[in-house]
Amino acid sequence: MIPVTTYYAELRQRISESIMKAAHLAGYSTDGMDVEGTIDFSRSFGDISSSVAFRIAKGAGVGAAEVAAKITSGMEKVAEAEKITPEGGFINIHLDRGAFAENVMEWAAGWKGDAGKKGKIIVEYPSVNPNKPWHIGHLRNALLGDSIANICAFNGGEVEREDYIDDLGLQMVESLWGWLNLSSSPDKKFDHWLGEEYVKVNKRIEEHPINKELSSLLIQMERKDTEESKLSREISERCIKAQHQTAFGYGIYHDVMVWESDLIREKIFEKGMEILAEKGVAKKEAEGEYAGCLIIDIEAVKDLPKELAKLKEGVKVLVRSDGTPTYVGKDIAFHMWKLGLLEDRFNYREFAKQPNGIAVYTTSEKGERMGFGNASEAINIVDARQDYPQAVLRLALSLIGGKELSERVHHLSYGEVELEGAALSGRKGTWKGFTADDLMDEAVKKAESMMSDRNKIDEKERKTIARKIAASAIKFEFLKVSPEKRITFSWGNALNMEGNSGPYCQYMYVRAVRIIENSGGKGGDIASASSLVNDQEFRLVKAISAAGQIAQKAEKEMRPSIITEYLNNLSAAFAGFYEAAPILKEEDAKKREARIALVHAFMNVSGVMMALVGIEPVGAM
RNA sequence: GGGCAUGUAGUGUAACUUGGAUAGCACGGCAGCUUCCGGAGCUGUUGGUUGCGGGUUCAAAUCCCGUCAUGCCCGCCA
Repeated sequence: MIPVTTYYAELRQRISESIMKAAHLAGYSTDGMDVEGTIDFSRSFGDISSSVAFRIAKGAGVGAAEVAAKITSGMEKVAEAEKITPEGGFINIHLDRGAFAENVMEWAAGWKGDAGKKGKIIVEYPSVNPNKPWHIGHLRNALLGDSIANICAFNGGEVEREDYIDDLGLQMVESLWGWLNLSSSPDKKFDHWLGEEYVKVNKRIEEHPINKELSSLLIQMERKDTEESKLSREISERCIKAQHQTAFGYGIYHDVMVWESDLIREKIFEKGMEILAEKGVAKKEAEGEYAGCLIIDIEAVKDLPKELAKLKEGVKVLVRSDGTPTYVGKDIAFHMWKLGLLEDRFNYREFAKQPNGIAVYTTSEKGERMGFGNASEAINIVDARQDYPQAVLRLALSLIGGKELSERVHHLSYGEVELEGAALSGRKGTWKGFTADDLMDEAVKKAESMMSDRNKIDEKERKTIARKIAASAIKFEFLKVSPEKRITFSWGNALNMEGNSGPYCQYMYVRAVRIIENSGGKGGDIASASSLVNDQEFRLVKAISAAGQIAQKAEKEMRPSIITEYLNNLSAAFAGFYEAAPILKEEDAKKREARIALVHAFMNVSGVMMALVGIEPVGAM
């Protein structure tokens, strides 16, 4: 039996049992049918309906209307059902609104999610190279990752938020070359400056190729204990400090940063490759095109996923013939570490104290053992262009430990953010004007200009609120689109603060806060909830009742858009509720108390849901 | 060449995984609503052959086949 954590789920289960009993009594079989899955809110036929009669009818060779009628007449009483009627083959349940409201309110008042019931989950995001500022594409990644981490934690996971720092390879050496050979010095936020230098280097390379220079510099940079490697680490760390200012401004935090150079230095990569070789998953080629390489022979694998079938020569290189690791090789070793297949040999030191009060640690040459990694599951927020290497990664894991192992790694693939058809390119610098910082600046400006002058708040508080509103607008806008869809960026959409938006949800929350404030602190009375029966009250109660399912579904499907969609519906239901009937001015004491309690319930559920997509409620706006 | 993803009112999207009744929401357009708990709001209205063509089914935006369009991926790059 699936654990029932919400009242609405429990109600559906009771309805389902009642239907099944009645079906059996009438001589129908429901074997293998997901009866509960056919039961949900109905828009205009009763309140809750089931289509199970159609399925039963098919097996029994009779009409659905007849089946529905027989089941309906034989159903045991469901406490909250006022009446149950068959209509056109559907079984429609008309709720006793008062009884339903009582149950929902009792549940909603204490809803807090599930603490610590599951294993450790590592969520990796956004893993931006340490030589440029976050642009709006990186931001989408970070927002998805942050939200998924929140959702997993809310549902009981022990979440570790990780950032992978790719400080080796071509990109980094180009930036290092620029540092050593271009004359300009930092005159703005360091990540922005470094990103622009990187663009200059690339322009230069197009005009005067410097391949030889770069490859000898690369060797020095990737060798440990050289001046070049130390300098590159210094530059990277400085860039990350600047990127962190961006992240913190959006309320995005991490627990640990894992550096690629440390993965190599601590021989975690080497150890991983050894294990692959021992298990026969990877082999060193003696001759032919891949002589000297460590490869995975994918052609030999049975049940190959379709997308991997066309791999060149059926081979994936993990270590090149010159002994250097490939990206895929490193990623496989990294995930072996994540899942506890490799000892945690990293040293860690505190990198920064984050504004949320939690320190973010970094792998480091000098430091202490800490015990990161070793998770039961890993969720990777990686864009759709990397579907292929992510599939190779899972394939490699399945070769090591079978399906059970590979299924512990999940890829949340998301579509690119583009600018009217053009891609955002770090190399070409098309990100200029479209950084996460630019976006926040514009959003804060707009939020400030919209703020009411009704509130007596000082300039500092005003700024804080504007930042929260700005962040909420941006987050909601990025998260409300399904991850797999590409986004064509537009300022108008990104700064949306009306209608289906973050600030709309915040605004409804503010209205609720104000009502509670004006109520003189009286808490409302859940015991009066049975009076919540008018259309608007019922609509809000129904919306609230769905919250538990929504939070679970969002995790299962790894889609924060499910939460934003819900928040919009919930907020609209609340808006309709307070527009339609007086709350504090209601004369009937029972109704008044019940409505105040409903406002509380809304605030609890809305507050929880906003937190899951990283939106902070404000007290005024 | 192969693979993956996307295609829904003027615009942006939800529902597709698990088929269910009248395709939901927002923006825009139009018409209203503030002596009353905050108008970033509310109410009404306008606008859809769900890319196209077949098939399966009592029932298709949803599943299957085909097709068109767009984007991405298929390296000893990351």
